[in-house]
Amino acid sequence: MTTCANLEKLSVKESLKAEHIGKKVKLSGWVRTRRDSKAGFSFFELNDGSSMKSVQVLAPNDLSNYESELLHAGIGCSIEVEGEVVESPGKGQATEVKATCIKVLGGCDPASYPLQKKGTSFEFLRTIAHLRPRTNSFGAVARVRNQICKSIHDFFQERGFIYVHTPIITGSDCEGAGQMFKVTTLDLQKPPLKEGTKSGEINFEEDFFGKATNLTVSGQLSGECYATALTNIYTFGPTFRAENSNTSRHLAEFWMVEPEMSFCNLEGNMEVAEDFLKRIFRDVLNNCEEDMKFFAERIDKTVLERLTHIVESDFVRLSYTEAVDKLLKSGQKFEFPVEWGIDLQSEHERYLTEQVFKKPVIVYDYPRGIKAFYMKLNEDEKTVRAMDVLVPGVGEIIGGSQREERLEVLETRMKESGLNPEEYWWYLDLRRYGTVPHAGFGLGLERTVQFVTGMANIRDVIPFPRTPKSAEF
RNA sequence: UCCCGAGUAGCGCAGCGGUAGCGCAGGUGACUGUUAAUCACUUGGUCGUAGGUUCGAAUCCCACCUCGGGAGCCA
Repeated sequence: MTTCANLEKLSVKESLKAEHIGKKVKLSGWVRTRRDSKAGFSFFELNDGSSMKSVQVLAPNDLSNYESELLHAGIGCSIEVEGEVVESPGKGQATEVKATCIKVLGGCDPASYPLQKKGTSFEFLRTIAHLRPRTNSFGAVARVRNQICKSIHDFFQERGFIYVHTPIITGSDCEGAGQMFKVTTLDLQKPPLKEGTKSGEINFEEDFFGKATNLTVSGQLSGECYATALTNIYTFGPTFRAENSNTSRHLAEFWMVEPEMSFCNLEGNMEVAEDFLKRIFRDVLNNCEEDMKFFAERIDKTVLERLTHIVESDFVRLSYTEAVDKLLKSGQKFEFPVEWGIDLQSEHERYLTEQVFKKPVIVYDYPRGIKAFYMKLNEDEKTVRAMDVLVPGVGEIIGGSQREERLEVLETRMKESGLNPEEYWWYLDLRRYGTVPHAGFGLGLERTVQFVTGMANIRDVIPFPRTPKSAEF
């Protein structure tokens, strides 16, 4: 059993910096590869996730466990290294660590270990989601995702927004955003039935909460409650959609940021949305240089210029009516013909943002018939104060609106949408007591990570994706 | 959910009616301040599952399952 002395601990990221040359340090991590030299030593590539790059550890053959352990420690093994950071005589790195002691903490059988030195497909890596963070790609995605989350909090915190935790389990049977997952503790084999009903309806009064409950599809309605007291708030947490969507842009469980601002109209909403996205992109460019270089080289060549371009340019703003006009006059043939009143299809959105403007586009003032009940009705009574931010490659990344603050109009709109205003008594109270103009939007975290990294499939930007027929890990 | 496409060794793929192949990974050996190291030899597969056609099916037909691309729904 090898034991090492107690030295200052250094991350792999730090050990790569020339300023540490001459220091005696301790490192730990996982072996990426081992290369042996007959000249009397072996090289270990050691990675601990602190950076894309691994550090080269030089293991001389006079280490006591060299023959017995180190020559058998390859990809996947966890090791602890003590040694000196030295200038590297080899090409490809400024520093390396000359080991005085290497302890193998956990072995790894190379014959059965699924990861290889050579690249494997993302499809295969999805089947080993528990091990894929050990690859360069998923390490980079995790670090960039972390930076984006930090920027989200920084942006709002610096502006005095209050972070509000809205519930994950909700009693609203519809929040205006798609199919929901049911939450119940009832016995699914023989659920209690309502008395006197022939059809055998389930009696949710006997359920845990005494009513039917679901996983939230949006924190917006709860967020509005806090915004109409604390002025500016944001929610940031998981949301759930039980839609049978099988695409590279949809998840059943995903994270969403939803700011809500009182005393704010649609223009203010659009300004915040634009500043917000630019802040995230700027932070990633400044703080994740190494990872972004990797994405530019291996995943999507355009990723750096795309982000830089967006940070430096103004978003295009055009009304839905103008957008339809532009599409009609484009001469472009679409699978779905354009006509005022229809919802814009993916192909239309992408044509606008990718072909016409080549930068983010904010489309606003959509027809009332295709948007949610809570969006403020314009004076023309045909359109609502909704806005979508469209970006090249991903399409819709933000959806938001100024909210309807007039009680009567909101009630009418609810009924139009087939909702029962009585069930939303608490939401309507916000309009009964001290109502104010307010607005907000939702940003899908995973789509943002996709856009920033250029990763083609949304299943590869969340650690453990939940999609139809898939929840293994 | 709909329309395409694909499921052959641990991974990436070829074979497309006549007794299963390549590259990488793994193993052994050689060589080397190496860096996706290189060279030689080598282990490994009831060809997604279940039916059918045929003397004979990885190959043709049917169903199902899973995965991928696109669409719808949306973030």
